[in-house]
Amino acid sequence: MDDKPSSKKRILWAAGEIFSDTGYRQTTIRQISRHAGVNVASINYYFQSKDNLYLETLRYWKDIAFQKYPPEFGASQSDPPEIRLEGFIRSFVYRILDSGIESRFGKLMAREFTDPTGALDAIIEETARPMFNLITSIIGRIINKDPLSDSVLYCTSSIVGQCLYFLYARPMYRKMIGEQKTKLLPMDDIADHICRFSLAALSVIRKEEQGEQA
Amino acid sequence: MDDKPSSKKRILWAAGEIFSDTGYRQTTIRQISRHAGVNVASINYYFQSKDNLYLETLRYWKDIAFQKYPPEFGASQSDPPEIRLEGFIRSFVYRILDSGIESRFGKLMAREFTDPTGALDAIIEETARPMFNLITSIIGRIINKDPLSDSVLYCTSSIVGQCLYFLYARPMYRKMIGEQKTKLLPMDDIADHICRFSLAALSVIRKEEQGEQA
DNA sequence: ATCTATTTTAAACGTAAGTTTGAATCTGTC
DNA sequence: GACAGATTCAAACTTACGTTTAAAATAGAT
Repeated sequence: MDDKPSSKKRILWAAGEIFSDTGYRQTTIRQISRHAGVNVASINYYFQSKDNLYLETLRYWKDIAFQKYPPEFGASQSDPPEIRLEGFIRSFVYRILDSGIESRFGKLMAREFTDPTGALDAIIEETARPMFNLITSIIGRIINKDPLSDSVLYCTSSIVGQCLYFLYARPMYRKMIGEQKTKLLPMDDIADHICRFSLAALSVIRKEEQGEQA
Repeated sequence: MDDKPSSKKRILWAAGEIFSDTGYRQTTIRQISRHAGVNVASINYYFQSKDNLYLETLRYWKDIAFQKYPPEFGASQSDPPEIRLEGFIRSFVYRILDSGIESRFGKLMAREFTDPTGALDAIIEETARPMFNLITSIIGRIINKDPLSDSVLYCTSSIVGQCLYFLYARPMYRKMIGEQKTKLLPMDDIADHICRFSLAALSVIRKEEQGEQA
């Protein structure tokens, strides 16, 4: 009795996999329906439109991602900001690079970054805004500057940019390094590196900026 | 006598603008033909297919980009690696963020990164490979490691990731900061920041790794 | 068992895309 | 000025997509 999941759920799973692999525009609802083992019309029956299916898919997989990888990876407000930054980076990287289903939301959001669908300002706002506020406040603490200052803004971009890049670069990386090294960089090592690289930079910048102010 | 440029050239200009703005898949040849003031069929007449037009467009705009921004922004092999890295970063950033036509190739390549068309392994190879070899050799010098070592690879990703991100993040950035600050971050400041951030990190990493080896 | 509401299905619809066609127009040459 | 080749054009062709339709199948309740 392996109670097959409901059609609606099967669609959400197929959509999660295919949307996150190939992006909103390149996936067709026929692909999804085939993969889910349902009729094409079922998708419109349950989700009205492709747009709406995409939105519901994002909502569905967001919870799964954040359940496994909370915003600061276990750290909390009472920890020193360097530890919190490390938690942020680790969760962010894992949420994108995890080889399991937990990275589906991260991959969807990463695509939304470089190629926005626009159809879902709502969930972007719900998700990206709090992350942005969190990371700027942590970095503000570390370099001792206002979270909205340009310095903090630049450093935020440097750090988030690194995290996303390790996902974006994968196809190119495969081409550059060649097939012999088939194994991908392990995500723990990637997170370690980004933490090390960024904390080194931040500590130098903190000193420099304090020198300026004195 | 304002000698209107040839149809072929007008198509390449329209294609450069529209492809780099909206990407290969989202632009239609009807858009391009309208913008170039030629008939739709002309595009197939001169370029056989959309695929091929895209390829020719990349080739055409590549020269323009590299003419203005050479690989090391004026620096050369005889300069210290820190200066060369700064040159690399500056050219890379300007080639992507320039507000004029010189950024068209950079924008096309940036898209190719996150959403490869695959139709042009050739030009990727021609362009990305030499850049990759250049940047890894420079960073190898700076942290005193083999250009193919993991350490160098990680640092390369960190730096290239930062550069690309300032382009990718623009739509999101606009949403986060809001419309009031309509002015984009100036690309000189961005390049300055990435250099400072990265050189700070690299110098710390160099020390650490040398400590390990001792 | 029958009736009703829900779900599933095959087929068709409408639109937009890349491409092709074949005639019309333009350009240069003898 | 007539011819040949190159270029331009409106229109049609083909394919793929998201969506809709209306009938068939299923499930649940009385």
